[in-house]
Amino acid sequence: MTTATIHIASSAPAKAQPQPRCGLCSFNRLCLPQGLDEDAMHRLEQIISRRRKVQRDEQLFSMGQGFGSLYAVRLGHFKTAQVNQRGEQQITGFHMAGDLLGMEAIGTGQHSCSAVALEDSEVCEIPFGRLQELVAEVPELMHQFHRVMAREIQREQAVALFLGNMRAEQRLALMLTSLGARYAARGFSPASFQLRMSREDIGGYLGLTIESISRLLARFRKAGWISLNNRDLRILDLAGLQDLAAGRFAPECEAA
Amino acid sequence: MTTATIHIASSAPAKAQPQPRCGLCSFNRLCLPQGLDEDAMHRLEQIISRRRKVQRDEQLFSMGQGFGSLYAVRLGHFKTAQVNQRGEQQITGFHMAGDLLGMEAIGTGQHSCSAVALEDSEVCEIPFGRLQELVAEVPELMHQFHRVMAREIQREQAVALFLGNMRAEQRLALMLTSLGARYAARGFSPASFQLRMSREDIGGYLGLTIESISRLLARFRKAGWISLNNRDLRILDLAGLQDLAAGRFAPECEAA
DNA sequence: CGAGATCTTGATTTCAGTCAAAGCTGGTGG
DNA sequence: CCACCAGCTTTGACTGAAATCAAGATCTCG
Repeated sequence: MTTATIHIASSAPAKAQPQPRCGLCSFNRLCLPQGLDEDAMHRLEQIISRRRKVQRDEQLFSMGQGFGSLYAVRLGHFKTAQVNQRGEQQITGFHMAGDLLGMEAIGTGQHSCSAVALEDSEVCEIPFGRLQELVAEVPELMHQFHRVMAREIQREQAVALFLGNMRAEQRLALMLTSLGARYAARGFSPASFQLRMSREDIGGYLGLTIESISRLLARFRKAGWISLNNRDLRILDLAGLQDLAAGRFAPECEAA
Repeated sequence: MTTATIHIASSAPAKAQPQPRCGLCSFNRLCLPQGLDEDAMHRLEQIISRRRKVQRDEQLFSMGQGFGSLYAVRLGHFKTAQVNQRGEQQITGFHMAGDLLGMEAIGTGQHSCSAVALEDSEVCEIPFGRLQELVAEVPELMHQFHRVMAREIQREQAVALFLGNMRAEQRLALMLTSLGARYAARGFSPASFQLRMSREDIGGYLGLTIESISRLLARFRKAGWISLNNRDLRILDLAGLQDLAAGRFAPECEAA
C-alpha cells in the first residue's frame, strides 16, 4: 500500500530529516510558539518529535484512538469529524496551517473525533507529556497554550451559534467569509481561494444536505456574491455576504 | 437595587466569611481540586478570593466584559448564552455545582458569552493570574486544569453534533438523559429532578422554538417516557429515551 | 385576587430534506 | 488520443419537520 511507503519515508531517522524549526515557520504567530523568546522557542522545537506527512484521505488520528500527541498543521488542510451511532458524520471543523489538532482528547485520553487530510499535508507531532513538562517551566508557553485551548472552545461555541439559530444561507455565507478571514490571517487572499473540502463535507459542517449546499452556491453565484467553478472560489461582494451572514436583510427584501 | 445589597454582603471582609474549603466541598471530584493532595488543595484554596452569591436572573459576567477570573459553581444553576446581531440568543450550556465557568474568555481576555443564574446560586471566584502561577508549580493541578478545559471542548463538540444532525425529538431526549447523568454524577437522582430553566431556555439550547419544546414534552408524556408537571420531571423509561436519542428507532415504528 | 409571564394547543406556512435523474470531471486503460 | 466509468455535483419535483401565527390556559408573585 502506498500509504505505508509514505509513512516509512516520513519516520526516517532524525538525521535524514531536518529538525522542525518553529522560528522559520511562517505560521508560528498563529501556533504555540507565538510570543516565545528564542530560547523558549528552541526548547519547544526540541520536543517536537518529528514531522509527519499525511496524504489525502488518510487519517491523522481516529475516533476512539488513544491520545499521546497534539499535532500542529504545517502544510495542507484537515477536517475533523465525529460519527454518531447511525454512521452520519458531523464535521466539527476544517483546519489549516498553524492550527492545533487533538486538544479535545486531553480530558479523556481518547480522541473523540477523527482527523482526515483533505489534501497531502504535513504536521508537527508534539508529544503531550513533554509539552506539559515544558509548559510548567516556560510561563509564556503556558499562557499561549491556554489561549490556544480557549480559542478552540470559542470556535466550537461559534459553531453551536450558527447551527442553533442561523438559516441555511446565513450559515454558508458565514463559512465562506470566515474561511477568507482565516486565509487573510495567513497572508493569503481573503477573497480568492480553493475550497479544499467536498460539498458533502461542507454540508456535514453546516448541518445541511449536499443538495442544499449546491443550490445555495448556485443562488450566491446568480446573485453576484461569488464566482465559483468547481472548487475555485472568488468572493465578489464581501459586504453583501457579511450582511447576509449577519441576517441584516433577507434576500427577498431587496426588491421592496 | 437589591442586587447591590447582595453584592456588598457577599464581598464582606474575609474574616466575616469563612475561607472556602475545597476539601469540604462535596463536588471537588468534579472540579479543579480533583486528584490534588492536601497541600496542593490548601494552596488552591488560598487563591480563591471569595465566594460570591449570585441571585436568580443576575449576570455573573456578561458578553464583552473583561476577563479576570474563572468561576466554579458551588451551588445552584447557571446558563451561558451568546447573543447574535439580531438579539436572538443561543444558549451554549447549563451549568451546575462543580462546573467551571469563564474558560472561553482566556484566549481573548473578553467574555464571549454571558452567564446568568437560573436560581439563587453561589460561585467560587478564582483569579486567573494567580491560578496560572499555581498551575506552573503544581503539576497535578496543571493536568486537572487541562482536563477540565478539554472536557469543555468535548462538551461543545457534542452540542454541535446534536444541533447539526439530530432531529428535534432526539435532541430533547438527549438533553433530558444527559441532565439526569450529570445529576447522578453529583449524587442526586438521575431520574427525578427539576428543570431549572424555562422552556424558552431549553429551546434556545436545542435550537428549537418554545412551541416545539412544549409539543415534544407533551408527546414524551403521552408516550409514557416521562412525567412532568411544571418543571418537575421524572424519567419513567430511561432506556426508551436513550434509544430515541440515539435514533435507534423512529417513534412511528412501534406500531409496525 | 389579578396582571403579567410562562406554557400549551391548534392551524397554517415555509425552509430544507428526500427522491430521482441528468451533467460534469478527472482518472484509467484500450 | 479518446472513450468510458465512477464519483461528485447540479437541478427539479415533491414531502415533511419544525417555524410561525394565533388563541387560550395556567402559573407566579406582588
